[in-house]
Amino acid sequence: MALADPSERQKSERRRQIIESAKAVFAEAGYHGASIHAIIERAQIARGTFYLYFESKAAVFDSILDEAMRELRGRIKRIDVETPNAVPPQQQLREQVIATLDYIVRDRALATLLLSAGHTPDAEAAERLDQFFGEVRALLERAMESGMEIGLLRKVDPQLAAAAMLGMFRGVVEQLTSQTHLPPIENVVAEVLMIALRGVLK
Amino acid sequence: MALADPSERQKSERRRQIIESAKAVFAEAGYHGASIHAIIERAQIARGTFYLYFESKAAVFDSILDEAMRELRGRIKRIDVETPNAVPPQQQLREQVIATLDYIVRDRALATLLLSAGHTPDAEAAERLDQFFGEVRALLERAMESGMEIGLLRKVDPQLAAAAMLGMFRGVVEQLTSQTHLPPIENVVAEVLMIALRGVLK
Amino acid sequence: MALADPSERQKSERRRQIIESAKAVFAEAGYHGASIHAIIERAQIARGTFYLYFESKAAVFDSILDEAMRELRGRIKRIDVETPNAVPPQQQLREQVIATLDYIVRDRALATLLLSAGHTPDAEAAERLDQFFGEVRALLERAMESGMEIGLLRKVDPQLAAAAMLGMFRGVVEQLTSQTHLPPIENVVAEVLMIALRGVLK
Amino acid sequence: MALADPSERQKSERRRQIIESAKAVFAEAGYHGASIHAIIERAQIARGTFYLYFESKAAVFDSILDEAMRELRGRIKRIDVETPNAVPPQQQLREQVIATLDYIVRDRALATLLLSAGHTPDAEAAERLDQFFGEVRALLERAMESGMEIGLLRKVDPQLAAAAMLGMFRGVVEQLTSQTHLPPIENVVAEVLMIALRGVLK
DNA sequence: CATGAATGAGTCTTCATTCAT
DNA sequence: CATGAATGAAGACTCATTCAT
Repeated sequence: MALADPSERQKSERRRQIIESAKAVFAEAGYHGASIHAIIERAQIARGTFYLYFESKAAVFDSILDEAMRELRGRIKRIDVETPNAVPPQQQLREQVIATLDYIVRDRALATLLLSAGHTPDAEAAERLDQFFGEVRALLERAMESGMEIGLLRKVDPQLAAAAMLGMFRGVVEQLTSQTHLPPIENVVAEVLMIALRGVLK
Repeated sequence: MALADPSERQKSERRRQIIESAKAVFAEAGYHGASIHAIIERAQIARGTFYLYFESKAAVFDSILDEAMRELRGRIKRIDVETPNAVPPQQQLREQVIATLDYIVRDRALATLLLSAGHTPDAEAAERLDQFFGEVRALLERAMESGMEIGLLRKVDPQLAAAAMLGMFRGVVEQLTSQTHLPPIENVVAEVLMIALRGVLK
Repeated sequence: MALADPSERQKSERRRQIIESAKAVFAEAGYHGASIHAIIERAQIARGTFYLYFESKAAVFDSILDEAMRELRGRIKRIDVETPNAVPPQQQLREQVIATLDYIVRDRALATLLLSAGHTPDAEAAERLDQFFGEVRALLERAMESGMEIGLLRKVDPQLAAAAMLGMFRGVVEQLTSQTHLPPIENVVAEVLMIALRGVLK
Repeated sequence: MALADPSERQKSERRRQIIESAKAVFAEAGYHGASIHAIIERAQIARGTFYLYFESKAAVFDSILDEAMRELRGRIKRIDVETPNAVPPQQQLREQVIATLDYIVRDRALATLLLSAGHTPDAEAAERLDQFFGEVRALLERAMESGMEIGLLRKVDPQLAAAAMLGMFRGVVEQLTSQTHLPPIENVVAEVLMIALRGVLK
């Protein structure tokens, strides 16, 4: 395996080191405000070295987003409502939401990045992020539709509902990110799902 | 009256013209991506003219935000649940939400701006916007609390619920903004309020 | 006479008013630092009006210098050492120096201007000023030469001595300009001439 | 030693190269008239390179002045009139003046700069230069006073005399700077000191 | 004559990227 | 592989000057 080769491992470590520094700087200062200077200073490397590992500033940014999206995709799946004897849909949902939020909220810099990345002048990155959120929304939409089909959900405009759900979670992540002390994710998720599923009315 | 004076009216029109161009450019490219060049090109004016009406790039941005916030503040109020014979709370809520969303969604550029502006490195502007959204969130929070007190709402974490509600509306606005053809706002609001109040579960 | 015509007189008064404002602004801020804005604000006129009376910023500056140079030229003459029974040379010299310094020092703004004008990016003005000081130096030089011829002065390099004398007076003007309270010019001149003629040694 | 390191030496050379170019441009055009463009063009470097060595236009200007003032301060000292068997005061004076004028006149650009710099609107620089000339004037003043005390000089207003002396030297430097062919400094100094000490009268 | 809105050339400065060592 | 000096395109802002009213 490539990574067994020590030089390869080193190379990979340098990359990580740069990515982590960049993530922190992007989170602190935003895409534009983040200067290569700040990133290499934090990573303790020379200017040229940075360009040895990444083509450009946009490229690191992309790498960060791509990695996050890869991780998130792995945590979000279609909910199986057909297989009998499967885990009940609500629990599947709960587990997925917990896993997802946990990943995001654990890495505050990443959370900040994801929330702000849509508004970068790095057109490509913005587009890929849009695409990602589009995917999630589509997934939610299909979930709504099948939920309605099997009579679990009431009749709603699936597109609108999906957008509302996604927005809700983003709002919650934003709220959590701004807090110094995080409550247990499980509780948060329970509460949010309750609101999503049953609303706030008594 | 000042605006009756033709030169005053003209001056005011120029200002509008610049604001509209700037709004569009900011929406397209974000605060940093927006260049004075792009703004004046769109407004069909000379570089110097821009600075005749606004002190700086930040100043136009501020003007746009301030105007929007002024308009929105005028549409969002505490919901009166005490005065007997008053408009029923749910209708008050519905009317406010319609007025608010209508204002935002009608001006696509403004919507984009409001959705993204939280992440500008123009510290002052970001702060003012944060403050605005903070106000809205606080209003929602107090609405939750009084709703719980009078037994209208079930027991929720008001902070979290307020964040979720705000996020929901932002998500919906984003969704609406991305569509070419807008459905009637009344219908959208009815649906979204239904989801917020009763959830998606049957 | 032209100036008897009332409109001509008015025109001339406006010109004066602008010149005086400009003089003050130039003295305060230097040629570059002086903005048309500052000048017209002080003169209480509109932007366009300024250009009705002067072609450009450089033009007012030139006018100010030219006027000063005209005045100064009228006060500086060759010293007559030939006509018998004339006013003794030393007294002629003393009277001229008093008249000259008096004119300069009385108008502090003008003094500041004259001292700094050599270093303006207004090439023409700088050149004319150079020319003026050149004239004065030449006059002093010839005075030295004839003084040496008639055995009044000891043998010196006339060019160098003229430069030294001129510098001395500039230094003195600078010193006087920086003081809040001016001593009587007559005393200053007596002292300076003493130094110039007899040196500082006992 | 740091400068033994080749890259350090190169860096230092670049700095010199920029300083020299800047000095020439400042001398030609004055502080304001000097554009970064002109400086880098003369130094044959790119825009960014300039800012690699100096923070700003003001910073180069300061560096030039500071260096000159450091050099000049090293050449100007109090004249010792007390120690018996010391170098006679007049010779001390002569040596200092020679060293000083020699340094200034040798570098025509610097001379122009020093003569004009008092009138820059770069407030800080102007102030520092004023301070420097103030120091020199104060030194001359004290020299006058002690000269009077020990009965070497006749009674003069020390402030005025110091201003006159300083002006004289400035005038002489100006004169020398404008000449294509410089006479030996020693002769010039002998002549000027003669004028300063004994005046021009026979 | 007077006005002041409009102009646009020109300034300083920043910063992502390259490349010789 | 690593370095950091050098690059220059691009950006925000100023201000003398013009010209239609």
